[in-house]
Amino acid sequence: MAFYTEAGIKAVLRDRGLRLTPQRERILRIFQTLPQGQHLNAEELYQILRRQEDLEGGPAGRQIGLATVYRTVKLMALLGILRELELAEGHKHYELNQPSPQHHHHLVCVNCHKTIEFTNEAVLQICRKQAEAAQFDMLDCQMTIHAICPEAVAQGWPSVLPEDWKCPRSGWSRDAAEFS
Amino acid sequence: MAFYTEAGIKAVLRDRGLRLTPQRERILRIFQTLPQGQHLNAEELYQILRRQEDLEGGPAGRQIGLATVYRTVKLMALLGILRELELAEGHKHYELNQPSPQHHHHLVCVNCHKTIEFTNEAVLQICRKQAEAAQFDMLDCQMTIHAICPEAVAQGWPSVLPEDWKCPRSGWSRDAAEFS
DNA sequence: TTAAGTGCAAAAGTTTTGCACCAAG
DNA sequence: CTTGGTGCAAAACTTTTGCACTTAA
Repeated sequence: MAFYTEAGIKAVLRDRGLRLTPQRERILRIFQTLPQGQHLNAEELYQILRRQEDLEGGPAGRQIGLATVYRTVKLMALLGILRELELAEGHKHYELNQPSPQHHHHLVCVNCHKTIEFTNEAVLQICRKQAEAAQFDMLDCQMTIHAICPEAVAQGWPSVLPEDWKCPRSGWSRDAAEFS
Repeated sequence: MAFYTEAGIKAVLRDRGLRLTPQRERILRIFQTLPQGQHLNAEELYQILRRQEDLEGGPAGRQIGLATVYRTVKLMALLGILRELELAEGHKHYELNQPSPQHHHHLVCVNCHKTIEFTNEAVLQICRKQAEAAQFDMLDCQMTIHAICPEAVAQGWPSVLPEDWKCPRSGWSRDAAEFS
């Protein structure tokens, strides 16, 4: 798997003839200081960057565009620096692609989107072996379990889930947006 | 995991007070006869349905709307009848959620999207255990490996991938659309 | 009979792109 | 200098929704 140190990232970019711009550095730093287990979508990331700008120097030229945010996370994911997560909310989430002790997987409720993380060494081994067998260069491997949380089951899912019933855990994962 | 037989599907729908309409039956049948290893997105599924209509009876009322296609696959995925796959093409793909010998995972090139399937019993066991530990009711579990195919590596990825270079495997997964 | 489902078209989102300007290496 | 990157706004897509009409059970 492609895990990068601070210096490693610069090297990869340089080798490809890509540049380490202030925008890319700022975005990387945000992911590096993001609490374990949190992930951001492009819009959330954009908002965090804007808030930083407001604090730092007022509306003085240090702005970043939403398009740049999209371009950057996509690039980083392609290089294996970020992981692109699909947790079924209609948009992609990103997080740093970390090595073994931090590397994790997701169990997600398809109803309220509550997400539980878990680690498993065996999974990483299996992935490595599969990629190797196909002679692919592995960037990331994710195990995603789609499930129904106990709260919804208690409500009688799948037969009797009141259409207006709101899982008490709803909005759980969106709290990640509170980060700044 | 929620695996359904033909009769099981009807039962689940009935228990929820949902109906088995001709549209839903047609869509289910398409997935049931889809060659192993193929998956469809909403638009592809819609086109297949349209083609069937053209063959069968001309433009005589047996049309299906794109919105219905979206509504149906989403419902089926929520019930665990279909699996929702995110293979990084900007839209979701669907396939039948099958039990053990057919249940599989994906190794996908983030560059050309070539997808290789593989099975692994251990993975299913690990998923089951995780879901159980959290008291979640598992619908599906997928392992997805993001990687770079040998063809791209041979071209010098990541340092020197000509921007206009087209992986010979490009379009590979889109061939699934040829199904009818 | 009646609540769920459908088709159509409009709307809502998310993500991408064209282009002129800027700046990292 | 040269070429990659950026911001902005427009465009492109995928997916969802409102609504009147059907229809499965």
